[in-house]
Formats: sequence, structure tokens, C-alpha cells
Amino acid sequence: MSRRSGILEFAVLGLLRESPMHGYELRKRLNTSLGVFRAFSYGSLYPCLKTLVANGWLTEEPGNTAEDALSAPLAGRRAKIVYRLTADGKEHFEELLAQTGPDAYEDETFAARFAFFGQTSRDVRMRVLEGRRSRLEERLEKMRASLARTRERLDDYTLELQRHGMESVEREVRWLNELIESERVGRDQRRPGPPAPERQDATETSGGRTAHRGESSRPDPSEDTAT
Amino acid sequence: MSRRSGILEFAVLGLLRESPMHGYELRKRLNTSLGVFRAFSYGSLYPCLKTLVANGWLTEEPGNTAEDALSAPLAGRRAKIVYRLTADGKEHFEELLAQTGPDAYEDETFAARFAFFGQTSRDVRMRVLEGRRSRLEERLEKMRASLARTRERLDDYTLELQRHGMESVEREVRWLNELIESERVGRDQRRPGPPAPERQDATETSGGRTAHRGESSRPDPSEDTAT
DNA sequence: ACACCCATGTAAGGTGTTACATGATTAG
DNA sequence: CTAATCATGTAACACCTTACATGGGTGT
Repeated sequence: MSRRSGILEFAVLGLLRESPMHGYELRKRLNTSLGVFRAFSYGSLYPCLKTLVANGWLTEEPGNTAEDALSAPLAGRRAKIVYRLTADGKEHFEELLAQTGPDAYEDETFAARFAFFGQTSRDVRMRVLEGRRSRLEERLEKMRASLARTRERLDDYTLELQRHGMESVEREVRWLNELIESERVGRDQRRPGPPAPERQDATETSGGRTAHRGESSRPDPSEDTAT
Repeated sequence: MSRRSGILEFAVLGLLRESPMHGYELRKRLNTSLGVFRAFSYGSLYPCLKTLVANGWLTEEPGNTAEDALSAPLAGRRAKIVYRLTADGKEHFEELLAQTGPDAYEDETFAARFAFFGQTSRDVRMRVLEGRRSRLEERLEKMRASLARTRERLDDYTLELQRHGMESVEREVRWLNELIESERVGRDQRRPGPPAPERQDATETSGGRTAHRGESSRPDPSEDTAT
């Protein structure tokens, strides 16, 4: 009820796919790896985790994360919760990644999906990149039309803002073209290894390792209380 | 209370400064002139107008807009409301435009202010442009630092996303540099204006927020029921 | 002793959207 | 006369943030 998210839910599933984590750690990763385009607070994260559990996509186990697991016997310890992706959750995540549909190519939705490209097949990647591109081209056309209609009524600054906006979009289109070309040519995105033979798992093409994701970005990626 | 906005309130005041309008027309202007970076629905606009009136920044008068004012004597006509900026509203708007302070240089806040640059002094424009630039430079430094910390743990796609994000920011910084230079040189923005240093050639500066973040974002800035 | 990161949560509120409800005016 | 566009609003709900409340662990 009520507290589903879109992007947050998706990102949580994606991060947990790599390894189980505490909410706390999840939030840090969200605001670093993915923080290029978005930041989240506990006030949205914890409630979101609850509903993901309720949906059967995650399990919550008391305890510590692998590293310090063997130490103290968590007897009277404070409630620490490790979230882990279930098989259903995995499946759900993959569906989300592969989703087509109009909302799938908006700015943030696209960026979120792109960040997890390492976990899909080339087919899906191509589809998403092309979907994003045509979304942007639509946008450009509308901007051009509207600019043509109203150019003379606008002052120089408004005009400059629109020009700049359009150039930004055009630039992203060029970026997408490059990425699409790379995919077509077959540049293997997947780090060091050989082509990564498909796993036994049915829908799963991603294979092995996606390493860890990193950090970067937002106003203050280092910690929350800031800027 | 409750229904104040930030950016919406600001944009409404700015548009009404030019001329009185109906809510309906306001919304259209919001989604075209300013639509480059943001779109709004009636569900937020009308409530916002109410509170602006309550604050004494607008007046509402029944009737039509100047053009068709002289026709029908609005006898049993439907409630049509013309909103007009008061002196207080004007003052308030100018304060908002000139505001310094940490929130003043975020993506959307800045874009909104920029769109109304034609209504301020060069001093304010310079201050805002420089504020935005240092905001972005902060951001870049953090992104670089965090990237340096974690580069090896990232997969190619996440890395590419971050690289592209940083380039977008760098591009906006270059754009700001040009604008600041233009202001310094004294290119007069207001109205017909002389040259405004050509830029469409080679270097192709510009660019900015793009990719992630809002820009135009909304499916259909031209009209509502669409896409 | 104190500070500071770890860690989990909730309540209230801000800021918006969608879908609905209503009706006038204009153009084909 | 019918469709589109003009025009105003409300109710429900989505999604997030801030500020609060609570407490454990580690380093100086």
C-alpha cells in the first residue's frame, strides 16, 4: 500500500542483486554509485524495503554482513537487518530492466536502467538505448516546433535557455549513437573476461560478475547531512 | 497553508509580471516558455494561485483578458479569473530573483531564475551566474574525488554513466563562462541586442544538465493530453 | 568522556500528478 | 451538432524529505 517507488525500488533490487546488504549500506551505495542522478534518504529507503519484503522480492534476516559475521554471536545485539534478493525479486528486477513502454525512457528511469546494464543481455541494452533515443528525438521535434512558433515573443535569455536545453538533448543523442554503435560492433562491456558464456539460468544472460559499483556525484556524496 | 511551491510560485510571479493572465494561459506559458526544464499541471497551478492571492502577491479579478475585454458584458458568464501581480508581489519576485543562499543554485532553481534574467540588473545576473558556476565546480570536485576512490570497482556502464554525467557538468561550466564573459563585456541582453558573440561555430559549447535531471522531461510540453 | 560513524525506524509535511467534475465558446 | 479548445477547480494518492527518536560500536 502506497509506498512503492519506481526508481528507488528498482535501484534497491539492482544493488541487492550483487550482494546482500544492510539498509544503511544500501543507502550509501544509492547515493554514490547511482548518485550521479539521484539521492535518497532513509525516510524513503526503509519504508521501501518493507514493501519489497512484503512483496516477496526480498528477505530480511537479522545479523551482520558477511565480513563481520563470524564475530560476536549477535545475542543481545541491536536489530541489524540484512536484506537479500529472492528468486522472485531477481525475476522481477529483470522484467523491470527489460520493460518497454512509454515511461521506460524518461530521464531518470533511463539513467537508472543504464546503471544496471551490466546485468542484462545485449538485446535488452539495444532496445533500451534505441527507445531512449527516439524519446529524445520526439522531444527535440517538439522543442523545435514550439521554438519556431514563439521565437519572436521571447527575450534573449529565454531563447538562450532553450537553445542550451536543445543542445544538451542533441548531445545526449550523439552519446546514445555512440553507445548503440559500440553495442552493434560488439565491444564487450563486461570487464576483463571472455564473452561470458551464457549461464544455465533461463532468462539470465548476465553471467558472472558485475563487480561493485562505485561512487560519485550529488551535492554531497560523502555523507548525508550536508551542503 | 501547505500549498506553496518554490519554483512554480516563482515562475508564476515572473510570468504575471509581464502581463495579467488567466490560469489557463499561465499554464500554457509555463509549459512552453519555461517548459524546457519543467512542466506543471492544473492540480498544482490553481492551488498555488490561491495561496499567492492569499499572500497578497496577486489579485484575482473576474473577467477576460485585455484582448477580448470589450466584447460581451460578462453577465451570466462562467467564472473566468484574471490574475494580476500586485506591488508586493513584484517586490517579492525581485527578492526571489536576487536571492543568494545555498538552494539558489540548484539545477531547477537556477534554470528558473535564468529564464527571468531579462527582469533584473546585470549585478544580479553576474552574481547568479557565478554562484551557479561555483556550485557546479563543487559538484565536479566531489565527483572526481569519488571516482578516483572507486574506479576499479565499477563496471564499464556505471563508469560510462559517470563520465557522461561529469562531461555534462563541465559543459555547463563552459556555457556559464561564456555568459559571464558576455555580461562583463556588456552585451545588452535586453531586447534587440547587438551581436551576442556568435557561438554556433566550432567549439560548440553549452550543454549542461542533460541526461539525468529534468531538462524538458515531461512527455508533452505543448499540450497536456498527449503522447 | 565525548564524538562520530554505524544502524533502524516513524510522523509530518512538501510538492507534485492523475483522474474526475463542470461548464462556455468557437470552428467545421 | 459535434468536436476541440478554453476555463476552473477538487480529491486522492505518489513519492519524496526533514526532523525526530533510539541505540550500538570504536577511537582518542
